[in-house]
Amino acid sequence: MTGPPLLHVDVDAFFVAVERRDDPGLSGLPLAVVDRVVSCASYEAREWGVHAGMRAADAHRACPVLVTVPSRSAAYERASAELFALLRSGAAVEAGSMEEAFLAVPGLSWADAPAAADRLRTRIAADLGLPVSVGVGRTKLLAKIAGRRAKPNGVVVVDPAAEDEVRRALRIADLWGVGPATRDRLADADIGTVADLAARSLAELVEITGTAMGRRLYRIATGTDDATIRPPAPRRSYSVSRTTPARRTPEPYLRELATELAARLTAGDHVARHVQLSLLTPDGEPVARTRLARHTASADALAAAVVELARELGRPAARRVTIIVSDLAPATPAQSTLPGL
DNA sequence: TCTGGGGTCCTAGGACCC
DNA sequence: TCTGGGGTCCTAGGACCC
Repeated sequence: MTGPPLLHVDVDAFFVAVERRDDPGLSGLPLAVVDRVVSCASYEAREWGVHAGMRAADAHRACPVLVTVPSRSAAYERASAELFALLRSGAAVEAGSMEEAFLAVPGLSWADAPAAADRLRTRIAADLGLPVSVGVGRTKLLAKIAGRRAKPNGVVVVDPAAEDEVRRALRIADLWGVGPATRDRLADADIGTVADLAARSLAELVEITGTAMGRRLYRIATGTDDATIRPPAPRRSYSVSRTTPARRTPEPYLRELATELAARLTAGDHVARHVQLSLLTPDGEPVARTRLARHTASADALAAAVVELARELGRPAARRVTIIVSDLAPATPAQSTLPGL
């Protein structure tokens, strides 16, 4: 009972690809898109050790010939919209991120999958000018792992006949959704690969990693992990997060951030009821306080709530400030017009 | 491992209700 | 008032992703 092939499409070095499409003079150069740190490095730059998250100064030190351009989020949003419009024209699509998607192509057979994946790759390059890699597998995990192996600019298929062997050989560190904390717990139990996982019972995995994670790992081990393409989920929150140079949380600064969030809420036609203020103390300790109130997108109301939360926390010095608004509702709810009224 | 910024989801404990 | 059990909601914090 082999399921149909799923495709995983991922743009290679997405921000860099968009910059090069808009300015071909940047092609072939070691290039980095820089926000406050490196947010995307070209493959040429990666060979010098430049990677996402690196401070710009460190990146230049690692690669003296590095070319940097500032981040242009609006351009990436547009490119993402173009990509998804193309993908949705021929498949059921689940977004993984703005540059990455899982696809189920109606009627696609395993025999045809490699050629179809390559045609898709070629078409995205021709129509959108974006280099992508495509992975094919029976589950989302397998398709994603195939896609990673296809980078850059290639196609890799995990054939169902070879699937068990591929899966069992996967290291825990390769698994999507398993980070350092879970990896350490598993390592303590002498579990380093999927084959090791498969030697354990569901109860043991739940004992080691908790209910939800244990169940996920068990499904991966038994090849019964997620193969469903889901419709887009509605947004659940907006957040703004800023490292504070002064290591303080003065009220005007909090009001500024709240105003920024309010503008985004309004642009998204949302109101929020839940406000959370999180601070990272100079020691790196996270502290948070939340408040439930009436739905709002008002900058004044959000600012007042955030300032009040900071007061409750005792206005500690902070290395980093994060404000999250959630519990969203539409700003302009559809009128429930009752017949006859 | 952290660096930065924007997200999602899970867990554990307490409050409260039946 | 306490005993027991179960459910839901809320809060703080953890883990993970790109």
